[in-house]
Amino acid sequence: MVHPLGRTSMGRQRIEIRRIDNKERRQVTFTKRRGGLFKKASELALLTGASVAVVVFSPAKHVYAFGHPSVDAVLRSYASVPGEAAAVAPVPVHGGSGGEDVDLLGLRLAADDTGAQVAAEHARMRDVAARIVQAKAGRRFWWEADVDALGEAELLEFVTALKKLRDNVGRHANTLLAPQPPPLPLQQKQRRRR
Amino acid sequence: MVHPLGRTSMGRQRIEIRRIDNKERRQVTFTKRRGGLFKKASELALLTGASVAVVVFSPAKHVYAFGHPSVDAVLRSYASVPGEAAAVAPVPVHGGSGGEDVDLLGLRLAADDTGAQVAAEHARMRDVAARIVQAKAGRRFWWEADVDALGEAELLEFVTALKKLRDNVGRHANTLLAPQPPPLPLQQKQRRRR
DNA sequence: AAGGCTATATATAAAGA
DNA sequence: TTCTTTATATATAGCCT
Repeated sequence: MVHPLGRTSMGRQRIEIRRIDNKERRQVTFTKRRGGLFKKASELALLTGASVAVVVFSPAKHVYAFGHPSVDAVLRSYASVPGEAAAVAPVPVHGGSGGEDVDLLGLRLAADDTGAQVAAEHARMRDVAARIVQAKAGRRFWWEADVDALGEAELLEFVTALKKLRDNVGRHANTLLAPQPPPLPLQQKQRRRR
Repeated sequence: MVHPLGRTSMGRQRIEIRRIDNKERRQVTFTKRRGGLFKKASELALLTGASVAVVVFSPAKHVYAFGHPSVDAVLRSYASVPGEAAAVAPVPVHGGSGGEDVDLLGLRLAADDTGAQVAAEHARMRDVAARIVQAKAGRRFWWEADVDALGEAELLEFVTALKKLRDNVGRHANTLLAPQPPPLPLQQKQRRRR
């Protein structure tokens, strides 16, 4: 309804882009802006045909994600990008010594899209052994290999590599997310229109 | 300068949210909106303390990413989220039979953050063997295990699991990104202010 | 914690430099 | 192509319900 006199609202106010102190208002802003972000992501994909993936952890550590054509498809592609793959895998150690207590080793399926030029790619990865060696020496994509083609020996090498990886991960308590398996809200948003 | 008479611009026009046909316009829109999307993501993170990761592949398949505190940190967390991890790993096959030709097996380092309640977590994953079995039977996180603790036997089991994974991936030529190692533009955007 | 509402801050489609 | 300039479409902060 209409208000006979005077402004009925102060309208949108300008705010500083820095942490909102008030907890509830921070939550409200989170919800509103998360929606807006997903909408923008969706529009970008639709308008330009771009692939987009957005992953958000709320202040309460709940997960929200949007992706076109899908979050996983985009992240898989991302993982297969040279520079990025390297960035994700080797995780530099800043602590030091080694792994005394048991830590998880998280592995994640990444690339291998059966695209048109996969055939061409095949050539350069024909020799798995060479690949592993090359990989151990260098940095990226060493973990790519045709497991079937590996013999017991290479297989061991492979596992060794995995262990090494585990060690490298070691301790970097900088991350934000604390593992919370049981009560997981999780909500995959996959589409939005107007 | 000013235009003596009449509108000097038609101003922003309303557009339908569907693929822009004109190639150059599409490119311009992509650039503008990508910037906007990253800015929004940045503000969301700053205002609410949320963790955000945005990965975008341009129509030309160039990669652009934004993340707070970092793309990798967020994606690692994402990978460790039960529901999501499962979604990424098992990739349902729609084709059918098996894997006759060689495909890559992409593995990706994922979780294990040394958070505060890791200790509590430790309990439930004390017995690695049990974990593997349990995993093989069920669906998610079967690939999590302390490699060091595995004996030859379990080790083989582990690899078998990996092969299975490879098979599951099999054929799903739906992805968008065609592998293009050499000429990769890549640009990590990590910050934005105004 | 979710939805409206209003008034305003922002994002951007077009066109020009 | 990439950066301005307009003029207008959208996103949202503060308030209410």
